[in-house]
Amino acid sequence: MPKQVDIVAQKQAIADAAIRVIGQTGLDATRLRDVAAAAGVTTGAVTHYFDGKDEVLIAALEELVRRILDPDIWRRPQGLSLRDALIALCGELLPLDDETRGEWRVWLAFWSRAIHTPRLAEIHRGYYVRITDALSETLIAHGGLEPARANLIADAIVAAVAGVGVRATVEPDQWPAARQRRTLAALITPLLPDPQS
Amino acid sequence: MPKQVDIVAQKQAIADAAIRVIGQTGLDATRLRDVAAAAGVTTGAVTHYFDGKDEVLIAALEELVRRILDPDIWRRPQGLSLRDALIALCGELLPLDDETRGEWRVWLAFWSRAIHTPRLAEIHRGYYVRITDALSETLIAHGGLEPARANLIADAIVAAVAGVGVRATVEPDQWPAARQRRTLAALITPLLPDPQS
Amino acid sequence: MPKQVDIVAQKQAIADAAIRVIGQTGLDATRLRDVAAAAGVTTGAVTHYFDGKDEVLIAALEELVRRILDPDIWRRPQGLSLRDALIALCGELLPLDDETRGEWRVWLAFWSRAIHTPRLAEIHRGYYVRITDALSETLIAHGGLEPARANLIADAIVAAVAGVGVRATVEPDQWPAARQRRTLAALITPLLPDPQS
Amino acid sequence: MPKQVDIVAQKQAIADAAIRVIGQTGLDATRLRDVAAAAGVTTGAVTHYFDGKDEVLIAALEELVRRILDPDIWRRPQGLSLRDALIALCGELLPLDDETRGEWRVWLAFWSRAIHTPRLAEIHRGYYVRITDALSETLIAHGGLEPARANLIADAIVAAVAGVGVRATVEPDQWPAARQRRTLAALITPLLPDPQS
DNA sequence: TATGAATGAGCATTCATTCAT
DNA sequence: AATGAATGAATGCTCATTCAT
Repeated sequence: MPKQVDIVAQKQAIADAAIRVIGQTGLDATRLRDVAAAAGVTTGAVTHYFDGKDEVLIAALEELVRRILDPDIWRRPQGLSLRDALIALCGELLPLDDETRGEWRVWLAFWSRAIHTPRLAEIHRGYYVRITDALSETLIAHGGLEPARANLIADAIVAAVAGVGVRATVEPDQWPAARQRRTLAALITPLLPDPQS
Repeated sequence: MPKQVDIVAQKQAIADAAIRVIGQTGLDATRLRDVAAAAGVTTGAVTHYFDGKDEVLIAALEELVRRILDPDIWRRPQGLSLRDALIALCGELLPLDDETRGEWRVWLAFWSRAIHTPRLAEIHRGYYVRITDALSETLIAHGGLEPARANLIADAIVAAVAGVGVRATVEPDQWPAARQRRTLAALITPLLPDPQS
Repeated sequence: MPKQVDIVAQKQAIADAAIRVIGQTGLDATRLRDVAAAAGVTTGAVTHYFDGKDEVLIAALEELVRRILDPDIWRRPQGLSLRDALIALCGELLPLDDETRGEWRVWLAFWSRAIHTPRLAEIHRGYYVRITDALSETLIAHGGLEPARANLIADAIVAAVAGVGVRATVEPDQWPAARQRRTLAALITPLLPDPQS
Repeated sequence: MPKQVDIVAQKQAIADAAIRVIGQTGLDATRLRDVAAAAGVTTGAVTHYFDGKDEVLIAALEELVRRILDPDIWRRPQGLSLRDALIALCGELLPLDDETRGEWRVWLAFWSRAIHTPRLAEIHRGYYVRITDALSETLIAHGGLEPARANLIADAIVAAVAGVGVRATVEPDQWPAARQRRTLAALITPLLPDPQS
């Protein structure tokens, strides 16, 4: 009887390892051999589960998206106004600690590759659609905005997070948590309905 | 006497070619021979002017920074309020046409590499310092803002441009010029002093 | 399970091939692909076992030393006086046939490289220390020489072998076996205790 | 009117530079560019005077031979016995100081290349013939040896110098002048007629 | 006569991929 | 299912050589 292996778990373990390695060494310096070592398996095992390097990278990106869309941080905390809830949510997304910084590094790495890799671009697009749609709906439902205005504000919020996140990722020394939060708040606050009124 | 060659011009020609190739194929898919071919020379000539591939990439990034800091677009157009002038300026920076889209692709490519390459990180940092400082000074001088507030607004403006630019670069089909301008304006307008007052 | 391979044997096979190629074409004309071809493998296999060309060359030199220090020729033949035994031993070391000539060619090739490569110099030094020590001990034990005198004679014997070997290697046509033996005997004989006494 | 240049002097200057560079960095690490720089000219000048790298190396070897055959050290000092005169002469040839050590390094470098380069082997051969012939004649004329015996002793002396020189060149730290002289004397003294008798 | 910019063939090296076990 | 030895194509880089000036 062959050894029973949880294929899904193995694939995810390799994807996790890939994210770790990419975050540490960069996407183009990532060797399949290192991913295998980080996952505690051999290169043969990696190519056994994935059809080549590209598939591994795609799996890593999908795993990353899964993490970011983790429902936990998307639940609106009780007792906060919409504006404060959104600022808190966006703050969760910023590269404030080592873990999120690592994920942002991976994210940046995939951006530049997605430009020339349709498959990656598609995953990106799907991710942003989900984010933006969720934001829009919230803004309509709880903020009372018109759909067109909500879409615009959603775009702006996503862009604000991306813009602050990029700078904090490329220059982590210059961008402590406070500066990130302050800058993000300056951008987002005026976009959202005043909770007082 | 040997053939007289303008060394600086040759180096810049190779850097230009490198930018072109990086924009087309991505940074990690860029081969030295392609850069050479794009510059109309051989690989030997490239390594004659630069000590290896890294130096070529550094030169490409520096050339890119030089272009973006080109003084023309930083001159405040006559007859515009500060707010409109800044919005116009930031609009110039966005990837609205093929040329700037190509430059943004290169820019993105360098972001992820700068994370793991100190020399590139240094160039990035220097670039952003100059941008932010110029914005701050303008906001203080023409907008009457206090220094602390000016710095915050400058950070926010730069982040807004980066955020919109990233999305438009990774998903150019989804982000025509109008959507970019609209999103950027939504983010920046509330940050700037009202020209009416 | 993967194919079971005797790693040590493979490394030695490659080192053997390297010695062969160096002897035929010279050290600086030795290309890794030729070594690989001589060993019946591909270049990838060579770099799989050795970290680059330098390591291959070091392994070749070590293998060469191992051969020369092969205990067989160091055993004193029965029934010979010390003087005759040493002359016979030194004769074994000279480039008298094609095989030893090939090894001397490799040995010469490494001399000049050892001058600028500390790792190789170290291997050389270790080899000569062992040779000279073995000779000294023999001269003390079986020849009744004082240690200081024994060391001097050992140095002289090694130098004599080296000197004759070099000429015979560089000008093989001028140095048939008889001339080598005759010259070596002329140098060594007066240094050794007279077996008659 | 074209600039008048002493072609012979220029060629010798380049050959001198080649000897210097080879002694410092080794033969196979010697680049024509470095030779040119050491001679204070450009690479173009080197290839102008010599038809390629091989010619430069040959010129360097010939220059080296010329130096060693420098008549000064071959003149027998007055008041010395033949034995003492030859020991003194051979001592002059050993790598006792930095200058001669550098020349020996070059000499060793050429040995291994001469094995595979007929043109160099020929030069070597010519050099040794001259040395050995000169020694033989001296031994016959001033030592009263028979021609056959004189040839043998000459071979032995040359081999002794080569053997000691090699070891002192490869392991300069282990072979100070005293050890070289002592070993050489041990080898040569018994070969020469006793001046007392 | 002399320059040095440019060439391009040749090298070691890297690494995703394959496959016998 | 998993191994890891072996492959070989592809890359950056070196450097002797060429040649327009």
